[in-house]
Amino acid sequence: MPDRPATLRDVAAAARVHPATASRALNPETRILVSEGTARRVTEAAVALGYRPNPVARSLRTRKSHTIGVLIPDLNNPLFPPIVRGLEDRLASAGYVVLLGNTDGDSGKEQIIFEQMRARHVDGYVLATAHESNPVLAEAARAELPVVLMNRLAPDYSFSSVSADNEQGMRMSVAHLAALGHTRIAHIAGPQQISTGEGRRRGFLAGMKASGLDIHDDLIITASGYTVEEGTRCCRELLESGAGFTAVAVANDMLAVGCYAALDDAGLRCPDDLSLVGFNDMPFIDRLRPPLTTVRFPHYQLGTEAAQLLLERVTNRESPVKILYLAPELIVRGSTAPLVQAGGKSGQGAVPVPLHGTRTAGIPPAS
Amino acid sequence: MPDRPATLRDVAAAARVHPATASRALNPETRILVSEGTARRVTEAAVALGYRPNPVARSLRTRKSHTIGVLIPDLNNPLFPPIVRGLEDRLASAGYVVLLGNTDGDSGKEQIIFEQMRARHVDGYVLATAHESNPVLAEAARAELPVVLMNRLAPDYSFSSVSADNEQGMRMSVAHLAALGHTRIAHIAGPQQISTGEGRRRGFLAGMKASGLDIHDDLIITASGYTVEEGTRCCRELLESGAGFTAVAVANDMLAVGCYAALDDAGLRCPDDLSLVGFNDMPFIDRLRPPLTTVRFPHYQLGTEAAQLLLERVTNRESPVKILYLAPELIVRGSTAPLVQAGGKSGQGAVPVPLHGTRTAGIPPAS
DNA sequence: TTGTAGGCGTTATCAC
DNA sequence: GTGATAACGCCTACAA
Repeated sequence: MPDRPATLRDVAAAARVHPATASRALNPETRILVSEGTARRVTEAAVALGYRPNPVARSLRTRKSHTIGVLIPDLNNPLFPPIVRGLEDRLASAGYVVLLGNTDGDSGKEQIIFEQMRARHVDGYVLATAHESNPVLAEAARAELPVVLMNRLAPDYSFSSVSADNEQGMRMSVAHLAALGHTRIAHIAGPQQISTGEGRRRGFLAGMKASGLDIHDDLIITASGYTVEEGTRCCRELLESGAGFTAVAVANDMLAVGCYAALDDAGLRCPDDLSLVGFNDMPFIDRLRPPLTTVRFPHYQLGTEAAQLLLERVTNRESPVKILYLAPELIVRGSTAPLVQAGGKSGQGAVPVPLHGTRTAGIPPAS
Repeated sequence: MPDRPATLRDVAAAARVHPATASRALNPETRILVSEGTARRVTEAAVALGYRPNPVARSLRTRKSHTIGVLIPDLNNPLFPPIVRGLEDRLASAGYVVLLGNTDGDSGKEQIIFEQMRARHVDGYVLATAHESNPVLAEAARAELPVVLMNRLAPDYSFSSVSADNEQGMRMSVAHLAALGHTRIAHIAGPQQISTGEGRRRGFLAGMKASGLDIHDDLIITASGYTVEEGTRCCRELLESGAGFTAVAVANDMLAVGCYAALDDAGLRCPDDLSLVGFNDMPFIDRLRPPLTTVRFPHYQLGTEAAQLLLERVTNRESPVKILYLAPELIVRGSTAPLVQAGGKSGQGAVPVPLHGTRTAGIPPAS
């Protein structure tokens, strides 16, 4: 066992063949070109020497790095770890490896990372960054790089993408609240420059219409980002506006967490005074009090599917562009309750005893 | 602008020098070898052509990939995202890139990933996997690969490592509870094969001794993993044992979350009936009711420091092995309260009004 | 079926 | 200071 790892030459020498023959014997694609006997001799020699092909040399030769660049805003956002794992698991099974880049929503940073990945010859990209009119997209399109978009569409280009069906998810959220008897339902919308925010808003409007409920513009408020703080602000403004409402369909779990804080401050209780539905079913959201009713978003699967789509494009440039939507699922927990005192069950088991069950949330303006 | 990215030859041709000279001019380390004038000509040509050195070719030649392998158990564990970001941020600033591998605590998987990274010629490893007597460590030591351990020590080998001071953190936890007047303090310990579990247990014992409190063996229970379920089980067993106690120093936030559930089931309230201190200060733990008092663990910094240590080893094989401990910090929130009704403040502001402030938790055995 | 030769893009080591 | 040459390890026309 030499210190230096065995190379193809070593294997060839051991098997008494030319390196080229050894190469063919070891490569599944070309093994048919070589005779049974030598193929076996080479394979055995390779095993004996503990031969590992050098991926760097191979990359240089084949111009493929077996590496995929993944751009996300921030790994600390709890939505992303499962997505990244999905990507890695699926890609690893195909011999690819992930290069992860956090853009922090900074498009300058995004471009730098993109270029660095490009310099490293990544074979394709998964883009989960949410900026519209992205120069990275333009460049990727120009250079015909394999790209899969996550959770966003880029109508101007022809990229494969995989998203959860945001619109449908929010319709489910509204339908659930309507079924509980709520009629005055508010919506805390996500940023409208982000496709998830926009889609969920559309879903809210569609859901209200489908349930035959009136849409009040003053019951829709838009957060500037998916943060706890924005959730608190929006919820507080909604409450202070004096517009009466008994439920809120929130565009995101983080925002919903912020709502909890605002309700605390206002001395209101969920779900007694106000029903709340989130979106994402992020980890530990079921550990809050009350556990949040929310729309589950299949994060891990989003990753595996994105990986699959990308692999298709990477291995065959001519494979068709696909737009994939994954269905969300409503998870009913303790943050939603029927509007009226009597009957009904919140998925939680025990029926909450409303303190002010019939009261409409919202502090009327002093008058 | 040709379709093919500019190569060093192109730059050399444009600058009318030999490729070797162009290489020297462009490499900061060797620029001094080349005359001022040509250096500038080459640089300008490089800029004009948009030249990007090909890292694959460079790797092949220099046998350095500027790539670091990072092995963690599971990215979904909320402790790891900030650590990984710390690693990536620091490494990126030095031109390195992270290859992430999730072992899921499976040492077979760990070894496979390790080998694959090795085949890709990573320049070093950050190992955050917690298995004792790890074959990967043995191999890394044998081959003298640069390695930094996170949150664990390997006494048998000479590796740099960075950890939070688990013992000190748990001493702080106990001291806090003792200061609140608690004397019968239980400990839910982490797995003792993992260095964090063991260190925190030692810290608990040391802390009790330092506060002059008696240690009761039946008030120490060991979880088989850092999971919510194990937390629930341990807490329940503690309660059912009938051993009286008024506070628990828990080895991990996940376990503490499980304790919340067990308390719910038993109809007990935190902190009124039982004070609880966690460990880690994981994201959103401050959003639980009550917000968890816990020992903060500087995750992000753990990542940056590990990266720093590794870079030192990678760039200079002779640099000394360092064992680094980062100090934890106690974050007082609402899950701890003074034992007696009167006075005292839980960092939360409002003094909780104990329902059964003096009652000792634990259901006495029917007798 | 196997061997030959050349090159992927870069840098280390010579010589000039 | 700069140029020439070779080599990192592998793959693939092409020739035999």
